[in-house]
Amino acid sequence: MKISTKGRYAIRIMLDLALNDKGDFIPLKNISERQGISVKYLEQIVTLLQKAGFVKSLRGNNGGYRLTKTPKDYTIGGILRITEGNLVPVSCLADAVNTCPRVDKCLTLPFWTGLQKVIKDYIDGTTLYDLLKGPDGGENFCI
Amino acid sequence: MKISTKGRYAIRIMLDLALNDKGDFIPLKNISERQGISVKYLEQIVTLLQKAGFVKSLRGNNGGYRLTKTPKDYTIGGILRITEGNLVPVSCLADAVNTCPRVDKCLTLPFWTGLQKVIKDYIDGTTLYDLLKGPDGGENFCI
DNA sequence: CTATAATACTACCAAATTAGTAGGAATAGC
DNA sequence: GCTATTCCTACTAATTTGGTAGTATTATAG
Repeated sequence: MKISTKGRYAIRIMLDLALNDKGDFIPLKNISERQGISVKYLEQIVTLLQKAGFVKSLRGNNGGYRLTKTPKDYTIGGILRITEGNLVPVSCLADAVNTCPRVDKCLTLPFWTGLQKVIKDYIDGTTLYDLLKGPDGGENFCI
Repeated sequence: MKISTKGRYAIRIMLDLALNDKGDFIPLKNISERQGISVKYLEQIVTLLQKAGFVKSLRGNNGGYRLTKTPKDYTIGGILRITEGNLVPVSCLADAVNTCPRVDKCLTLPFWTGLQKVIKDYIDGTTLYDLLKGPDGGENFCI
């Protein structure tokens, strides 16, 4: 019942790209130094973000990565699902429900469905911008 | 971000013990047949429940397991924590927070704290009795 | 046009976790 | 003493996690 490092790092990459956005592309080397994550591992994660259209890349000298949208347009749930897959607490909620023969009389399914909902509501109700602001409302933050 | 089989089975064991409670001890063999889980694996899980004082056991012939409290007195969160450990989404919430040097300026920590809270509120706000009743209010259930 | 700095792609790997199985010892009731 | 049960200690195969490594490709600067 844990979020993996990939998920946590994906959020930090997105935050880093937002905080250091000066209009040009940001190389992984810089993110690596700031975040203390190896370039090679960042590569793996940012590739997923790119395939999802969350960031765009430029190869070669002065290349790097950049957000494709404004921070308010990314939900944390959206970011996490890229690395974590469907964020359901039990797998019978993931695939079509027909896989489990107990469905009709399953006493636990409603509980899991409810758990999934509170998680989904929370993570999809928080945007990258909310995180950037910080808990204090972000009086010394500017984007 | 999944609940393991141990956690799910722990809930089903507790439900089974509640549903089939006739005052005497229920052997794992019966639970195994009803739930389709091997006796050996049930053993492993029910031992944890017993060490937590959630069930009591009797060895030997006519032995088995029994709940120690009424279903309303078990929260699902309490049951899950026995097999899953602390149910926190990221480990920095588990140990004393001092382990992470980024705490002060960590932009993601408030998000994780909030996620932990919605999960905790939900799982600790649901009891075994709520599951027994079922989603329809349990008109044909009697305990 | 060449050197350099970056992404892109493919492969590999060690450690931890998950989901069990196996065998035998202890014990309670008949 | 027989039987049905819990109790205890190992063991293990498969999967997931958390990375590392090497090479190819590409864009820019000079």
